[in-house]
Amino acid sequence: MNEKDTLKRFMEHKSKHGLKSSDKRSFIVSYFVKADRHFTVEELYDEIKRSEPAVSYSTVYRALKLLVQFGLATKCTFDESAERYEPIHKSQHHDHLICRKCGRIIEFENDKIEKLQEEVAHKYHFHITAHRLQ
Amino acid sequence: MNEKDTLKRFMEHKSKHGLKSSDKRSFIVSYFVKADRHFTVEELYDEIKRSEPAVSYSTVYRALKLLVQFGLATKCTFDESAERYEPIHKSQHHDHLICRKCGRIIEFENDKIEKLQEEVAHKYHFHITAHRLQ
DNA sequence: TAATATAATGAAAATGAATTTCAATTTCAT
DNA sequence: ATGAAATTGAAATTCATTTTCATTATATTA
Repeated sequence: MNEKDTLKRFMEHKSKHGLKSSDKRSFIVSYFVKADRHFTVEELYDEIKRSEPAVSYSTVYRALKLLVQFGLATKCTFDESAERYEPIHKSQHHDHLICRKCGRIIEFENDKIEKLQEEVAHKYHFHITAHRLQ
Repeated sequence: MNEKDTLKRFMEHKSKHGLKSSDKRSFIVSYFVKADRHFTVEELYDEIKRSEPAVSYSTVYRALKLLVQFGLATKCTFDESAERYEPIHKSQHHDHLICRKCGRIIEFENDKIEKLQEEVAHKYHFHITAHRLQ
């Protein structure tokens, strides 16, 4: 999984849902997908605005919402003050360390933890469809 | 840690902050702390309302906010649709399994996962002050 | 006990993020 | 080129949460 794949999958979903192309949306989506960051809507809007001034908040919201609907981005509630979004390319499973002082976000993967999670889920007859470890 | 301890700690924080007593707040706090559930504000309000009709939404909000401030309750974002609150008695550390179909919430503890979390944190020079595994 | 100060309360207003509306514009299959 | 349908921006709306403010309750002190 990489940026290209994610963009390709966006296009596929787009056609499947009968959506039309749009320069603004494309710009937003590719900017978001390419950036290696966890954006708030506002941050993304502000950055987009610099190179593509004629873009509205609504459109940024709509683009992010589509990405989430298509399973190409996830919404992360790191702290109650701000919802952030991250593209899902790179890896299917990763967890986050969030610094309370500076807000820095580290992504990590740990197979042992994953495995233990599965064991716990199995013990309670759950099937994991999504998880979050912060 | 049990309900009694949590209530006692609430009283301590109350005095420390120069707050006065209030029947309504006491009722809300003890109802919340005694119940073995993850409440939304609305659910808590509705239940309280049955036995204590002269209680307003604001007061329920304010009571929950104090509990969180005092470290006696935590806000859990299980799914984006509803914020839930849980009292922290019982155990310091526990994680959640949330059923996507029926909303049932299972609490579990797993020492091995805790330990692995610590190891990951240490590796990145983080000190864990709070964590969430869902 | 009365007076005083300050916290708690409820109802209504305010806030703020997210969503929706709607008229105008753009896309795209024909 | 035409027309149906999607996209857009700006403004309006929604909805949970917070704040305001006048009133009431609590607690300390005279």
